Amino acid sequence: MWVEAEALASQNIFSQYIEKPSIFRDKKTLTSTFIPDRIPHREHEINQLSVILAPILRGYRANNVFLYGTCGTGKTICTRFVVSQLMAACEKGGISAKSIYVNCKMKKVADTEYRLIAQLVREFGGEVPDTGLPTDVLYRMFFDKVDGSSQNIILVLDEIDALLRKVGDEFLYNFTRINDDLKKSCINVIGITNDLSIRDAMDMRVKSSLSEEEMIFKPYNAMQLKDILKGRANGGFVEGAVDDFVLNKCAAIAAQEHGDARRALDLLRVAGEIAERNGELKVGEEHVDVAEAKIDMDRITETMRAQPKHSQAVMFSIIKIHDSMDERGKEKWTDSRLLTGDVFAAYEQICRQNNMKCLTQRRLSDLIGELDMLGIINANVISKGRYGRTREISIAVSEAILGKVRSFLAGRFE
DNA sequence: AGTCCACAGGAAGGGCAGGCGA
DNA sequence: TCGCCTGCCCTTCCTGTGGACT
Repeated sequence: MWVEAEALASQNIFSQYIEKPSIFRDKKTLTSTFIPDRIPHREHEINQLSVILAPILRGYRANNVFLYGTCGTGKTICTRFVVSQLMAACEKGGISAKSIYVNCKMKKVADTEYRLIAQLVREFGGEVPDTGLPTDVLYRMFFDKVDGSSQNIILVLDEIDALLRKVGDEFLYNFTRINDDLKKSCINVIGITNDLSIRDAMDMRVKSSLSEEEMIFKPYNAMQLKDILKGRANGGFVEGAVDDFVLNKCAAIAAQEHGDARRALDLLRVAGEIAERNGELKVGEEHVDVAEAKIDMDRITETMRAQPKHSQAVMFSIIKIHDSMDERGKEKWTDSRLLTGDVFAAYEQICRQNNMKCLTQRRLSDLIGELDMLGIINANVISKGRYGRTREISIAVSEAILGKVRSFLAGRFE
């Protein structure tokens, strides 16, 4: 016993990890935030965007541009690539320019008008409290900072649809008007969105001045995805660690899900991590299968953990009804379907058992909508004729994932 | 054709916490 | 300290909805 302990003590617990050969060469290459030297199958879009932004190199303002396309179609990476090239060219040519990238979906950072402007002021070194200032004061601070910098500003607003849905398009109108008053600087806005329909929701004034140029990014097909993965795998894995059939599988899965390159990369990277943990020197198809399940499970369980208590209670009510429907052959409930009224009744019971103040049915309705948006449940509005209009709710995740969520929530509410 | 149900979902506003300037 | 500003979470009130029922 002592001998073993001594042996262990003489050896660092991580030495095994350090000594073991890794199948990764440079794992960063396999992340969606990495910007490679070449972006395959987006040459046309890159060219188009650089033509739009080129006037900046002559000190002029470029047209504002809106980029549309579903998740993982290369909008962000192409923008980052073009902007970084533009910045390098500006530096070389002695042109004063600054790029700012903001993800409008980032919680507590830029998900409201106030936070977005505050974040922009901070980009210029200004100090702004998290709350408390009137918005017009904030706009004035931003204006002064921008004009004082005497620069051509390239403002990239990623996932702008999230903010538009939340606060409306008034803030975009302010951005478009700000250029009229700036004397020494100008702002070029690049808006990126996953949602094409957001265009219709925008005010005409905003639409005409902000969408001076529009670009649509089409989803990748399986062959293109495989090409992208191949390029990344060459840099990310050691030679011989990934075979073509593994790339094919990752590409095929991602192609089925709207040609999402981000998803393909995640699958490949996580499959590599699983293979390495198993002490293997090659990624196999079975690792991709495990990776697929793991990515889904991690996403759902992490999302559920991050939800407020009442949202968790609503989810637990849904799971409880779902379970009892299975047990009792769907007899107990008013209908064979899981409806809002049933969820509210179960939720009230859980609140009572846990000494929680019950939220109203109106609020519960919103929470159900949020869980639907997160992809954890499906909630469709249906009409049951004279028995009213309600939501039909079903669980949208696999039994394995549901098991994890169930045990986490049971620990909180039972 | 009109009635009715059980909600959906929009609008308005309350209450709270946190921050600022006078 | 006080009034005013913000975001956030929530309630209350209200209108709208669509199909079964009468």
